[in-house]
Amino acid sequence: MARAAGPSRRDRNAQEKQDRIFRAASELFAERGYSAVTTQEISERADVGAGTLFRYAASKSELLLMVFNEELRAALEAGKERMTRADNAVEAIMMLLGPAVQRARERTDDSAAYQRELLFGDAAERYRSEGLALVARLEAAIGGVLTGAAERRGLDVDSEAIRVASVSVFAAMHLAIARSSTGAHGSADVYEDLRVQVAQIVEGALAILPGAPFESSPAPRSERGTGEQEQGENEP
Amino acid sequence: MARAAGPSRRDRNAQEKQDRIFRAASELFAERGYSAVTTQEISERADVGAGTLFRYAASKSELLLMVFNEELRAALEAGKERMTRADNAVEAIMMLLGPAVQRARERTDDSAAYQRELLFGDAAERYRSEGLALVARLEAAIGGVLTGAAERRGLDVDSEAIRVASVSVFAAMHLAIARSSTGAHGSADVYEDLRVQVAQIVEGALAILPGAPFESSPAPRSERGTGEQEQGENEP
DNA sequence: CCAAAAAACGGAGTACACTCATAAATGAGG
DNA sequence: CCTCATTTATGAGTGTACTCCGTTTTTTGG
Repeated sequence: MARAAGPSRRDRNAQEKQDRIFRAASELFAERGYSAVTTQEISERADVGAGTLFRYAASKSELLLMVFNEELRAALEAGKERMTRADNAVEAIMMLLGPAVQRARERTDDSAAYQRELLFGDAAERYRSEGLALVARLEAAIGGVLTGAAERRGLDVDSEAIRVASVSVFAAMHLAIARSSTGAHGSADVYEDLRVQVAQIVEGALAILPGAPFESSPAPRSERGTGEQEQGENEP
Repeated sequence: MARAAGPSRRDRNAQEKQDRIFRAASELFAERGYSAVTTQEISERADVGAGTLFRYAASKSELLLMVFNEELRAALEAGKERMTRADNAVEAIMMLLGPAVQRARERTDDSAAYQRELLFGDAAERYRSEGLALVARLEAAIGGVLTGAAERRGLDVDSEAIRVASVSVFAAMHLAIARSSTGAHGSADVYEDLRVQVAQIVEGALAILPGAPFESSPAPRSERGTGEQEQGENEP
């Protein structure tokens, strides 16, 4: 069997193992949950040595990131799809977040673990930065919605303000997912809250944009520079 | 030596050990950082057996929560103090968050770990719920500022909206701390961003309050109920 | 086709958080 | 003061994520 300059045997082997590992991890997490699965089990099901596993993912949590990045990627696509059917900014963002939020409702614990590893895991590991790139794309999409809304209202688009608001929206979603798993706080449907949070952030971002109708009384931005000094020093 | 119905010997012993453990953990975390310290070291410095440690804190992360709860408590007091000197809502909230944010800048990694454990740790463990209670107090304080601002603008105070906005503010702070440790995202001073985020959230919360000047064009809240169905089902 | 070099593999070994069976300490009752 | 019951302390033991180095496989070069 001739091979037309394709990937070498080594590469093919690596790819196969990669696939087996991905499948094994994905299945086991789905069956029993991230925390209840051992790396031994994953390596066994993937039919590789216990040590080999760690040549393909630097840690157990990287395996989770590897698997759930794909989920997030898919959810993001689906969200972008749906988004087009919304008729205002808040709805558009909710549509965008919808599929990801829905996944989180179905697989509470593992989704929370994913959020945890995504934001708190060892930086500079492959799958983590992949995941962060997805988050960046999500935020960019949110930013797009906000930009559109601003333009429709005839406001000057300040990309910084919009970027920052997008981060807030992600932060709210992140916390909603975290809370739904640990029952933190006084409960109250966290996902209903999320809609309100998004509405507030959207409204606030647009209200503050230069050229907004009017910046109601107490100026939200103080005049004195970018203000670094009033955060810190405990000793006078 | 007579003893006037005070705590029993047992209680005193327990209290002493508790103190020694707290001090040992606090010192070691400060010296070398949470992740580099082993529970062995802590139990040795506290002069208790390795097993005893876990009678006073259910896990290593509970030790972190135990120690940093006090930091947060102090920061919160300091923040409430400073807050009174602010002349608008955004400044007040930044003052309130200031000390906690400052601590996070000084001890990036451990603060991030604290946030992680606080939000993602095992629910129903003592120090975690203590920490969550502090967060609730922080959010209540933020809510107080917002209520004041709303009243000063002559708006009807919707406590739900205000509660939810307070959660957003905490979410933004939480993520700012998480990011500053892992260098996630494109960087850009996360704490400068935080000020803008707070301004946007405050403005948005007030803008949406019933009785607000006018709810600019695309209605932030859709009319059709509380909207659960448009988040979910992937299959039609 | 063979030999040497390089890369990938794998399982025994390690470190560390946490548990558990046993021992020590304390308090209550006589 | 002594005995017994109950609570608390302890460190050897356990499970598990991860590492390390000898072995095997693959590639390269002649």
